[in-house]
Amino acid sequence: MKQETRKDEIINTAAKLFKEKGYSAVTMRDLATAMGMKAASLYNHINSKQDILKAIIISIAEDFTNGMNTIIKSEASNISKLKSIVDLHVNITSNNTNGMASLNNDWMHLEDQLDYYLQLRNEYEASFLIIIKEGIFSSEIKNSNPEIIMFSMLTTLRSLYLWIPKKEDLNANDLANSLSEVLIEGINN
Amino acid sequence: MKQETRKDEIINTAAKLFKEKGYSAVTMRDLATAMGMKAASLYNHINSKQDILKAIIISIAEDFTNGMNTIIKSEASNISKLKSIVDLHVNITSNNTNGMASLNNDWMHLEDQLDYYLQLRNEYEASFLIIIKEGIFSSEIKNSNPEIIMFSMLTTLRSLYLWIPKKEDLNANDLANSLSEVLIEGINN
DNA sequence: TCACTAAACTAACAAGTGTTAGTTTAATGT
DNA sequence: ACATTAAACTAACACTTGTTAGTTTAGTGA
Repeated sequence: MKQETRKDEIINTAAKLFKEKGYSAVTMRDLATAMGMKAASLYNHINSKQDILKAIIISIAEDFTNGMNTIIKSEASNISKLKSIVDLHVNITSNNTNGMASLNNDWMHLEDQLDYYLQLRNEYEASFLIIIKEGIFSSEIKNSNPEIIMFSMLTTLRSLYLWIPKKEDLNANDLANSLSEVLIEGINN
Repeated sequence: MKQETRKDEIINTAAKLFKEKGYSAVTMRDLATAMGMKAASLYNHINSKQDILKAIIISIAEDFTNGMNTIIKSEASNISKLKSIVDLHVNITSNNTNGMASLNNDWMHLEDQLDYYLQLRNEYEASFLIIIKEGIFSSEIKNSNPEIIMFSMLTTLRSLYLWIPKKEDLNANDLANSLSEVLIEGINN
C-alpha cells in the first residue's frame, strides 16, 4: 500500500460524492467543500473534473479485463470459471464500492475515454458469454438462453456496490460463496 | 388508451433523455430541442423540471406497490408469488423502459417526494423479504440467506430496463418465464 | 366577426458552472 | 539564511442553468 497522495484523496472523495448524486450533479465546489478547501485549489492536484471520472472508471474497468483474461485462460471447468467471476466482482467491489457506482452509473459521461471503456465492456461480456455457452455445450449448465443467464448474473454482480456497504459483518469470501450458490444452484428446494 | 397530451409527450421525451444521460445532465434546452421547441415554451405544459421527474417516478413506484399488495394478499404458494413478482417487473418495465431508468438512477434527485418514494421502496422490499422468508420456513425455498436471495432477484429485475429494449423479438411472457426459471431453478444442470 | 384559448415565441434574470491567473503561506533541503 | 516547492488562497472569466414575463400566432366556438 503506497501512501495516499492528495490527488488520491480528491479522487476518492469525488467517487463518494459521485455515488451519492451522480457525476453531473456534483460540482467542483461540492467536492472542494468535502475536501475542506476552495474549488480553485483542486486544480493544483487534478487537471479537470473529467480527469477525475476517467481516473475512477478506467482503472476499475482494466482490473475487470485483467481478471477476466486470467479466468478465461485457466483450465478450470466452466462452472468454476463462473465462480471465479463472482469472486472477481466481489473482490473488486469490496475494495472500491464508490468507484463501482461511477463505473455503473456515470460511464456515459466519459468523453475521450468513452470508446475505450465501451470496448473493454464489450470484450468482457463476450468472454462471459463464451464461458456460459461452453458450459451449456459441455452440459455443465442448463440449456437456457445464455444471454438471460449472463444478464441475470451480471446485473446482480454489477449491483454489488449497493449492497456490500450495508453488510460489513459479511466478509468477502462468505458473500462470494453464498452468492455463487444462489446464482448457480438457484433457490428452489 | 387516452389520447397522449402535449404534457405526456414532454414527460415521455424527458424520460428518454434522462435514461441516456441522467436527470442532472439533461437541460431544459436539451428537452426543448428534442421536442422541437424553445425551452420557455415547455412551461406552458409543465411547472418545473422537478415536476417532470416526479411524474415519471412516482407513478411507476405506485404501480409496483399496487402489484405487490395484490400478490402478497393472494393464496398462492410462495414460489408462485415470486413468479408473480417477476411478471410484475417484466410487465411494468416493458411498458415504460425509459421511466424505469429514471426510477433506478435518478430517484435521489426527487425533492418533495423523496421521502414518499423511499417509503414505498422500503415497504416493497419488506414484502418481498416476507415472501422469501415464508418460502424458506415452508421448505419451498432453500435455506440460504434471505437477503442475498432478494438482492439477487431484485437487482436483476431492476435492471430489466437495460435489457428489454435490446430484445424486441422476445415477448414479455416468454422473457418472464425464462427469467423465473433461471432465478428460481438456477443454472446448474 | 369577435372573443377566447392553446401553444408557441423573444428577451431577460439571477444564480451557478468549470476553469484560469496570479498571489500568499508554510514547510523543506542546502 | 535562502531558494524551492507544495498547496492553499482571492478574484474573475465566459458560459450555462432553470425559470419568468410579456408577446405573437393560429385555430375554435358563438
